[in-house]
Amino acid sequence: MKQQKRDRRSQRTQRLVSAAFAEIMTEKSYEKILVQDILDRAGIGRTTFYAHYFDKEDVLNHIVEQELAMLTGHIAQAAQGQRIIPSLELFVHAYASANQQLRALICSSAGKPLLDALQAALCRMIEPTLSTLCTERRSPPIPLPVVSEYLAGAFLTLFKWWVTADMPYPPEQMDSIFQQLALPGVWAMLKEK
Amino acid sequence: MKQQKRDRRSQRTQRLVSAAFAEIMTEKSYEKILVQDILDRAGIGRTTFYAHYFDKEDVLNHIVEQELAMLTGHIAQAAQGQRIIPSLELFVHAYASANQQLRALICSSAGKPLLDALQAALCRMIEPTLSTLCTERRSPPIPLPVVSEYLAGAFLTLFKWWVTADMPYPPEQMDSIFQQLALPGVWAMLKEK
DNA sequence: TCGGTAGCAAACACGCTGTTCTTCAAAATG
DNA sequence: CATTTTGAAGAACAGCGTGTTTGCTACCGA
Repeated sequence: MKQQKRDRRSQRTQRLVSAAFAEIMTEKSYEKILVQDILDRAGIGRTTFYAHYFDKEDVLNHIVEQELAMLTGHIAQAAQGQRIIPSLELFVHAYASANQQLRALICSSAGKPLLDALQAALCRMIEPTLSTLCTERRSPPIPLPVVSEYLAGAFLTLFKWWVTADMPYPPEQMDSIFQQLALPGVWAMLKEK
Repeated sequence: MKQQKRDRRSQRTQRLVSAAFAEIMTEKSYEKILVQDILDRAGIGRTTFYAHYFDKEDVLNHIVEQELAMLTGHIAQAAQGQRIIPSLELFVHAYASANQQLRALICSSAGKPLLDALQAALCRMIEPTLSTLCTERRSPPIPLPVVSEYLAGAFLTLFKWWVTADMPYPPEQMDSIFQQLALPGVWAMLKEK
């Protein structure tokens, strides 16, 4: 339904709009962005815009989808099962791409959908791994969904802080910090009985 | 500046508006709430509303301030320095008050200001405690601001999940879970060296 | 050469906002 | 008890942003 408009039209306008939107988002908060701003910046007409998108929110969703796809893409590439959570890959990806778009998205309250989706994606990835680790030693003292939520959230907290603070440390160090802080609790839980 | 209107007018209207707003927020997302909705629900006139508030956002800020004051109030009551973070008090408070307002706020993207403020408040509380614990054993391997950010975020992640999931466990258990998962990493960091 | 496609500009109706003005009732004041 | 003062209601209004419609242009492929 929501895809119809986008899919069967030219790529050009989409690129222009995405670029313009990303640019504007680094300058003012999502709520204050007008459709007119996007038109001006992208250099396209009103009609064209509404031929591709339903409204401003549709553009945001588009961007979020893109960004999420990039992130989960990098997650998938990482050999699974090795570590519980592919934290290093995510830190590295963000560091390498260094796009302001991601930063603006994470800071703004409009980025909540992205962060929520990431959290959910991480949880979906963590829980099975955790589950197999656990059946070997049976009966977890803490419900597994809670543990995955914690792990995903702990990672995202550090990730958010790091991106917001303009990535003051290299990705390797951030990964190491995450491992040191967040994982001992999980190991301890798995060991006891 | 922003306070002028609110402070010098009657309390009655504020109560009506707050109640109406909290009610509506459990029914539709913040973005979709119209001023007219508030007027209808609160049973007040347009003129009266704008005599007290600048706009819809002003109401939201008002509510956020209230909620934040309640939470930080409960934090302050907790004897400080005992534990690094007064997690139990926060779980208990949320459980006892059981207000839908808090839940709606946390779920909606409009609640980001509240969560950010809470995160900041927790950090401000954690860092000094952490700092004293650390000078005794000198030179932390991980920058302390990062550690406080992690701790506050790890707590809030669990808190958010718990509230969103309608508080399926008693506060004591949640506190215990938090202690088991999030703290070992911090102790380990403090011990080494 | 001609249909189809993608675009622009202008104009528009609509919905919501925030303001203004007029009226009214209930307090406060003497 | 009469009279100011105050807070609020209602209606009307201008302003702005949205999303749609219309008419026109340009390009592209058969």
